Amino acid sequence: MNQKKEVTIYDIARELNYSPSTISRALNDHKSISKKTIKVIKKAALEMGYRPNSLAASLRNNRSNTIGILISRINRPFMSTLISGIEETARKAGFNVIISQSNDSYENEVDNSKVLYDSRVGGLIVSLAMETRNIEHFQQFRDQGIPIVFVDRVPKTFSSYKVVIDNYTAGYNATKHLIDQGCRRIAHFAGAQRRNIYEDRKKGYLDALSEYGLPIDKDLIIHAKTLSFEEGEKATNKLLDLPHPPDGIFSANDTAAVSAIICAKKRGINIPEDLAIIGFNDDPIASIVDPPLSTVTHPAAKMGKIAAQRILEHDQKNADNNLSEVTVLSTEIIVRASSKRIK
Amino acid sequence: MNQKKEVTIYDIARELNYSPSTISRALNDHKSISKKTIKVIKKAALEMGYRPNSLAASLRNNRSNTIGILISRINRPFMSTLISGIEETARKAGFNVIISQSNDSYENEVDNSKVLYDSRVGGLIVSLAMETRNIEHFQQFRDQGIPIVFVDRVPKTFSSYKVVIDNYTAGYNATKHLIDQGCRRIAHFAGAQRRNIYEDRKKGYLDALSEYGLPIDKDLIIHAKTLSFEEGEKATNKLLDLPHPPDGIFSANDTAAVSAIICAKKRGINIPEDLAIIGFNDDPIASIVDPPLSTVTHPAAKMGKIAAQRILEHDQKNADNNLSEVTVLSTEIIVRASSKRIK
DNA sequence: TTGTACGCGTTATCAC
DNA sequence: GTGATAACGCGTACAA
Repeated sequence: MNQKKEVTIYDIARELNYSPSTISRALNDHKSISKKTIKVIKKAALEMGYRPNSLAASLRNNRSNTIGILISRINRPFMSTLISGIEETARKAGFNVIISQSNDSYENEVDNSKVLYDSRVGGLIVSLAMETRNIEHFQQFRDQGIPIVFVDRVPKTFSSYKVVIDNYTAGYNATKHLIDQGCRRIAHFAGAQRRNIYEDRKKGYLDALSEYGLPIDKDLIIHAKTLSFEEGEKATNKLLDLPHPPDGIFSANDTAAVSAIICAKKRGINIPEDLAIIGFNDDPIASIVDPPLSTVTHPAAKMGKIAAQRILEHDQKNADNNLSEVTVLSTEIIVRASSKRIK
Repeated sequence: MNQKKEVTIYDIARELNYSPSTISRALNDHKSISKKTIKVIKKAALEMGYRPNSLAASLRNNRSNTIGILISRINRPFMSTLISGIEETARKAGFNVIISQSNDSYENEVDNSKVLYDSRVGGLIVSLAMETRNIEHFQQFRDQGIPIVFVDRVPKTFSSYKVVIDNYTAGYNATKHLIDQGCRRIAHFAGAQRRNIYEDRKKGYLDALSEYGLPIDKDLIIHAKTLSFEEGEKATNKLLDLPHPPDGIFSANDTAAVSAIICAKKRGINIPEDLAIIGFNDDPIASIVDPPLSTVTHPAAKMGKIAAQRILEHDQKNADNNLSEVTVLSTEIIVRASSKRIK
């Protein structure tokens, strides 16, 4: 435990016969310090092995160069890519990124938001837990002028920054694509309707059917809790056991869509001839499964980048914290063999 | 910008006619404060909307409840699961987790290590960048008694905590498995030999061949930089173009192994009859590809949990920071259809 | 251009 | 069981 004593600006001040404030200013490139002095001081700092203490600076400034992330789970392709985008953008600006996962539990989300607040994060990026209804726990950040960016799974009522995709249009287009391929009985794997993303995708699906004069059959709409592989398998079996099974499936995520492909294949169903399938997210598994899965892009890295930028900009704009600024990104359908009937 | 004033222990002290020290002690359940006083103070703190400032506490204590993570990339199945394991364990103990990715660049790794140091992390968890040779940038942490845990991609010489799998045995067993299936010309997709994990896997491969009296053919060993999908494809084509193509491939990761399956299938090769394939990591794509890929487990979540525990324990043990403590986890072969020749 | 002095919010030490 | 005081390292208003 023989820790070397840390070098502070006081040590440099003593060494160079300057005052600590001059050192502080020089290290921060303050305009009132001469270029020459700055050079001398920075050189000495380097030689003496000085390392700034961000903790002290943050305390003093009452804001830290840290972005807190509050998401459901890290180890999902969309989420880890989102985080990656946030981290890259934040780091370039000298910001740290603290992550926390709620595992889709409301309680965890509240607890984690407290810890992040206590760490005095300079901004917060959130994708809501499946369970979350009440969003009062974010008020504390707003009270302190700490910017919040909701990404993907956003609340309907809380005014703040939001970065989303156009889930309605995506759902509409995915369904329309299946219709274009000749599907007439299209099923939908829907996610928890509490979250906007799944609700909007379903709306798009319903409207596309209506628009093309196709009946809406409740038996063909399966609500899944998490759209897991197992749920997808179960749903597929249920659909295929129907007297009139569907000839197309639009799944609100790729995991369930892939399980549908595998499950249907096992039962001897030809894809896409008997059953065309399209997913959502463009996860890596989508292009690996056989036949490759058609899907809808979900620009995770871009969303992460924008979310981080919102927070970085917020300082400069010294913006009003009560306005809602929503960024809507567009998505694209990727047509692969799982739905390509017409060559 | 009308930020509410934050409530501090001074405010509570004034309100209750106690001294700030008593408030501080009460909030930390100090033994010398009566149960009753603690209760009163905590109640008041809650009512007044007090939130502790971890920044101030960390500054004062000269150590923060934060674990820094330094890895190559977040959005890989192994890495995101590793982080998830770290985060869960850390959070239970009240620790935050800061992430930073090097993108396998040495320069980024050095820069990030500095930023994490400046943030006065209480511990560091590292998986080395591909490029990294020199590891001097970790010395600063050791000098300050800050524990470092290297995970998976570890340095050979730096003494500290390490959490790894037995890559040699895994490589040996994977190769032996192919031999058991009747393979006699087994190729190997090897990763960058600078990193222990790939070096050891290759050694296991070589020793298994030798042990079973199989010749080592340099044409069958392909060194890839990143073992990407594209590299795997290229390598597979190269192998299949040989006068005597291999009848088995042991790939040091799943990505390249999956690309081998897809590429070989395209060329009309039967898997596993003509070509048996085994990968490494048990990524989600491994069970999705057709035929499903045999592979070697990589206990990411467990490794993350152990790594975090090492750091959490370190405080209590107030251990010497110069000893090396290596945890080696075992792995298992998962046999799937891509290599199962013998029923 | 540089120095002085104070405070950010907390906790540890010492005293009572 | 509780209070007074200093200190963690830094940044800035004010003074020079």
